Amino acid sequence: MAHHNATVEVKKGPWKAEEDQVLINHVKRFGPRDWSSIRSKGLLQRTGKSCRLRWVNKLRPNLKNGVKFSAEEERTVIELQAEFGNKWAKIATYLSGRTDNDVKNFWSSRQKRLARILQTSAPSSSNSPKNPKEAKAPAFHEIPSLEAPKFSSSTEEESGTNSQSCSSPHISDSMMIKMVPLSDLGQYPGLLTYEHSLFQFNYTPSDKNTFVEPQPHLSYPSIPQLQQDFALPVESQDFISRLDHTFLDVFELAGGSALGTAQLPMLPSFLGPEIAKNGETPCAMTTPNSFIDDDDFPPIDMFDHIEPLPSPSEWS
DNA sequence: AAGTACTACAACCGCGGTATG
DNA sequence: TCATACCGCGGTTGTAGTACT
Repeated sequence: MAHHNATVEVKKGPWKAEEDQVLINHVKRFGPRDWSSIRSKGLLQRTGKSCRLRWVNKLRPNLKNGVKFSAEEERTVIELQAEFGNKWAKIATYLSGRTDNDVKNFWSSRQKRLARILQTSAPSSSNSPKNPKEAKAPAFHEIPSLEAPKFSSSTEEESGTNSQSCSSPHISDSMMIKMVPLSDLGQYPGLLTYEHSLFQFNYTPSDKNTFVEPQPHLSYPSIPQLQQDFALPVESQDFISRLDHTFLDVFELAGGSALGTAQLPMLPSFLGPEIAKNGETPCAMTTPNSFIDDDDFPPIDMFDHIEPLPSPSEWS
């Protein structure tokens, strides 16, 4: 084992095109291995570690460099993160052209955005809004963890909070957030979308111990099915209303002052009343600008091939 | 137009696992 | 078997570009 180059200065920072070329040539000759030999041979002043990282994250063929995560990729990440936790390398194997760093950065950005939204939705004691729409009710005591629900263990997944037996006191006063496909919007009265990723908020007032029956949602043939539920406190109605304004810009608050006491008006206004009535899938829709700002967001039927999950009664 | 805030992403660091002498 | 080097992963940081005020 080597030995070496303690005296040779190690170069750090952004890579130059010449360095990239040296690295590419090395990989062409020897394959993506022996990273440390690049430095020991004096080809580059980079550590083997740095060389490997550069290759894996930027120089490797077929990378989707500069391409934003599609809605489908986003959903895949969300589901896999819920299953595997922060196993970015593992998650990346499900996404062609994406590296663990890509996935990690994407998730991190997403979490920060969520955190910001939740934070701004939390009431600040001093600056209470004049607008009744913003006048939130009860204190937002408990901002839900931005960590994905820890459903990584099957036992946990199968028990309690995640099943349709929603009698758990932990969540009985909460909203359930569930991923649903965009094309299923019309089937969900009281639906709140989170851009291309859709969360279904089933709000249950605290005087009830019943939950809105969970709706069927996504199925990934190659990915173990997951439930994306996590609990939000009832106080999160404010969060919802803020989400409405700051995040989606597409919902309207019905009833205005009812916030905090009554059912949340979560049906996106652009869906129109007919959809709420007959449950038709909307076929034309503006793209909310939040999570993914793609102008070329995939068509609305992009999820059509996805089979719905078994009905809640079939959940184990 | 300038300053500030935010976002995306490239790269580094530390740690644990593995390979090898 | 042990010590050391390497490799890969996840967490974190730095920064350039963009949006907002």
